[in-house]
Amino acid sequence: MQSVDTIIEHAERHCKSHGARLTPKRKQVLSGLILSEKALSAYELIDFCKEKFGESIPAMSVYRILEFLEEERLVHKLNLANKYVACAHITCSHAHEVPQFLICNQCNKVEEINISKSTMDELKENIEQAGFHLVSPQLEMNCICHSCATRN
Amino acid sequence: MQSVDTIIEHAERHCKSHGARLTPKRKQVLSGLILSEKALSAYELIDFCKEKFGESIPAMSVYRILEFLEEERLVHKLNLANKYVACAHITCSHAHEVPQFLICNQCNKVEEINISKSTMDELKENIEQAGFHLVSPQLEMNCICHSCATRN
DNA sequence: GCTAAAATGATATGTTGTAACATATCGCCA
DNA sequence: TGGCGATATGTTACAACATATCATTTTAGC
Repeated sequence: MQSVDTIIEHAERHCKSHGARLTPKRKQVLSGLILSEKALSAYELIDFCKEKFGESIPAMSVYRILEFLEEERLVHKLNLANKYVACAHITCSHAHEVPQFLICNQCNKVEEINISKSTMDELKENIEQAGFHLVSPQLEMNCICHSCATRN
Repeated sequence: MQSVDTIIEHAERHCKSHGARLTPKRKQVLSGLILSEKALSAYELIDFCKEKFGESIPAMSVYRILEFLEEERLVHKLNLANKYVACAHITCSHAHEVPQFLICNQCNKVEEINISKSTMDELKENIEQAGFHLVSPQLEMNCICHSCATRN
């Protein structure tokens, strides 16, 4: 696990490279999400930041900041859970395949893995046959992680 | 497209076969969802039933009824959209594969198709390798349907 | 018909997210 | 360097989705 500072530094360089600004608030929100090491709802993230940094950010601001971070591909929104998670690949520079998110129902830990091209091609073929076209090529699956599964 | 009555009749037989009751309210909610031919939120379903049957069902009841219908596998909840849709296979009796839902972002039309076992096995293998275990083997994908795609 | 269980109703509230408008901050260039 | 437009953040109100809790009605079985 890399340090938060390293990740933030990468994120800042990434933003600067095309004229976007990773302001202090935005850094704080992103740091919170990285530190939490799991998926948080916007309101959980507010509480986490309040506790961790002692500063209360209004809900509206958090939503706006999350939107910015999503556009910068530093954060992903998990629509299944209505939660947000830091991108697992902020410090890599390579282009990514279709992301697949495994969300633990119990502890909200998230694993971000990649679907192989062949599997994705099969899915896409199914979809086109049904007369639909894929818009958001992101898969989210309800799972239980190993540690939660063995704990119970 | 089969008639609603036929589908409801199947649903009723299915419930009776193991002692569950498809009450008039439950029939009404299921009928509404079938008639609408698309995914509806609980509140949209309330409005639809009010308009179609002239009877207003409280939100709480609709949620309870939807929960019952889900347990009976007559209705699916689409977590991506926070909407509910009638199962496309109420009148078939065969066991079903993993359902895959294609949701049109624009008109909320839903196509329920099946993932082939081989594709699903590939996904499951990825998941187990990441130390997670699949809980809800249902895939939901954000799509756009053919008619919405050509309309614009 | 009586009773326990199941279903439904009513009310309040929790949770997620956005609209609309006000204020503050930043970056540029005259 | 100071003012102006653009960007970012704050504030308030509210919409949409969902559940908790307790009251009432309906049903099935004796």
